[in-house]
Amino acid sequence: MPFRNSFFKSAFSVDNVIFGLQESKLKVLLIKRSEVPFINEWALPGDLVRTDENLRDAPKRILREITGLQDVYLEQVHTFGKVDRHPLGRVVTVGYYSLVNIDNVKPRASSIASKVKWFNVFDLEELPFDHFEILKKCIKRLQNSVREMPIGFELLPEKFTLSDVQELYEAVLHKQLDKRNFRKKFLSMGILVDVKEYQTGVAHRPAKLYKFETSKYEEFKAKGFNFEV
Amino acid sequence: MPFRNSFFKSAFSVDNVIFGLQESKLKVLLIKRSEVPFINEWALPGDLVRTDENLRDAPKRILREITGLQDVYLEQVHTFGKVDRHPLGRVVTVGYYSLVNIDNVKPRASSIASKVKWFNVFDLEELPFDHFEILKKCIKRLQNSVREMPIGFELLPEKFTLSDVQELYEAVLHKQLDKRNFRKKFLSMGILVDVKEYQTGVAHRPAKLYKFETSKYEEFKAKGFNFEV
DNA sequence: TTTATTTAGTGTATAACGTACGTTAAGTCA
DNA sequence: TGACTTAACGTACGTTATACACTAAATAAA
Repeated sequence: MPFRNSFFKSAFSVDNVIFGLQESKLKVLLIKRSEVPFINEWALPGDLVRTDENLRDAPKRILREITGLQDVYLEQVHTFGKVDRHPLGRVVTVGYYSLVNIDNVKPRASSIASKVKWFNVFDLEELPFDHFEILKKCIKRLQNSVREMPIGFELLPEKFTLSDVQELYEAVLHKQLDKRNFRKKFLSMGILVDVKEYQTGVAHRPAKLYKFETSKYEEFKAKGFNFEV
Repeated sequence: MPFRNSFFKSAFSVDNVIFGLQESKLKVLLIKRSEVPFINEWALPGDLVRTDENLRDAPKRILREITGLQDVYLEQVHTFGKVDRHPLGRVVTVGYYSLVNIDNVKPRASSIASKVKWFNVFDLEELPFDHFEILKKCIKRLQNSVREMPIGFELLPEKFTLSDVQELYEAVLHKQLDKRNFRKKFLSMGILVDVKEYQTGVAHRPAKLYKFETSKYEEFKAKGFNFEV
């Protein structure tokens, strides 16, 4: 029962926007809250930061608890600190987003959530607390990030087609892209390696499979890039 | 005497990187600390957030206290929360930066600072706490921001020359820019108005003075832009 | 009054990049 | 074998980025 008033001299928490990709749609993992306030409502997974815990370790702990994953992409986005943002007292919260490969996630109940479930990001219209605002900031940040560096591959399987990458970008940016221009621009970065394999079992011409060339990828991450699409 | 241990169940603070422009150099306003720890050292101005104070109001309060300014450009950058970042206990701090016109600032002593002084941003090499890291993040954010939207004019007087703007960009980005290309690109945005006046009292051909067209400026701010220089 | 000094202000040619767009190839399924 | 589905590919055009050097207008000094 962490929501005693005594906690609220000046408590801080983290909230975690966990993005995934499924059926060419950008998804976010929400939890069904098992505590007041907003008990039984779908909300962002979050928790108070422990006094002996580095801030950045808090979202990692939450990720591990509800997805079983470690070492995923994690980025701090913004800190929300209106006096009245939490109905039970003063809680400043730090918003993070993560990118996970949805196939690796076995969503599971935990101390902070009775259920967890993937939702279409662009279908959501409201969330408890200021979680919708947090979500919007995280979407915007993710959209800016994919234009500036080759992140987002965390959302894909190890081997993927160029169409998978384009669908990823279309899902994140929430708009259609031109196929030839996308492929031209993306391949010219040189961060993909043709693994000389092809899709199987598809009812059409099979696509080439690619994987990342990690070294180039890190190089790009370090110096950034400009990928306007 | 705010640094009693009892504060450190989970205290949060803000630290403020206040940028200014002087003699074509990007400056940051530091305070001489009047309290332990690091008493008498130059550090970022910051303070604990009050329990009845919206997070964003804390850096505004600090700005007002040490510069007398209100309504200046203010942007949240990053939150720093390593367990051991503050030697006296657990303090999570939120880093903000502001842009101020240095001529309007009358730096003054206050409860949090015995002295305040402008320093060359790119000459600093270390600061107490993790303040140097906070400063670096704020510089990077400012540099990204001037490439994406026409901010930074807060650092200039009301009427200014195109060379002033270029010097501003050179100071922020810390590199030389091509004069003709800069002017061409900047003017083509259409956010400047020729006020039909000229510099006076300069020992060379006097430059045209400009001011901002606020409406266009807001339009750009809203939709963002791409100003690679 | 002339000359030196300083900064303002301007244009063009070339390369790089973004954009728009239609057809053939290689599989599966009925 | 014909219908269907998605993969793969190239070009012409317009826009933007880049590199670069001289004349103009003021003051200061001789």
